[in-house]
Amino acid sequence: MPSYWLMKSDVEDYAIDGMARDKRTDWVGVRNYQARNFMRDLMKEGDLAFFYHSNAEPSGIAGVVKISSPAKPDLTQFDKKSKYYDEGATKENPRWMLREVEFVKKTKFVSIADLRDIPACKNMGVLQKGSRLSITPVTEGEWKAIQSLL
DNA sequence: GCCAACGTTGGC
DNA sequence: GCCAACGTTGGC
Repeated sequence: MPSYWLMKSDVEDYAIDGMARDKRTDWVGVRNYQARNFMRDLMKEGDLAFFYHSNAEPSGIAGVVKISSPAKPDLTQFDKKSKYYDEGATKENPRWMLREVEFVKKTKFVSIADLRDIPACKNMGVLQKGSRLSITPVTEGEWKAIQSLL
């Protein structure tokens, strides 16, 4: 049984067109423990995720990606020149883990306002007030309700 | 650009 | 272990 996810990307940093061009990418830069734990412990290879544009006008779902690797260290945590550098992380004991994701498709854009209009989606993490988690689980019911709009 | 909400840090 | 201060996120 696959699980489903929603993964936010700041649209100015990395949008669906970059994902489509790259085909695969390491999901670098997650620096929140709960989001890390989802990637490290709960994601499975083959799981599908919505690619979500945050800080966009408007924000919303722009595509689908597939989890395509086991959990592995996010190498940017060791890179002093990276904005994601973390001086508390060591190669022996990495703090931040990531997954590689594979481009599946660009979808019809589903804005956050559209999502709010879907009754089956009202409990989605991304819709909760003050939600800042960059990776959230999506239920099968939510996934299917959104699929039916694409 | 604003600002509410959040997670993290650090003094105690 | 508390909690105020701070920096960041992210919708608008």
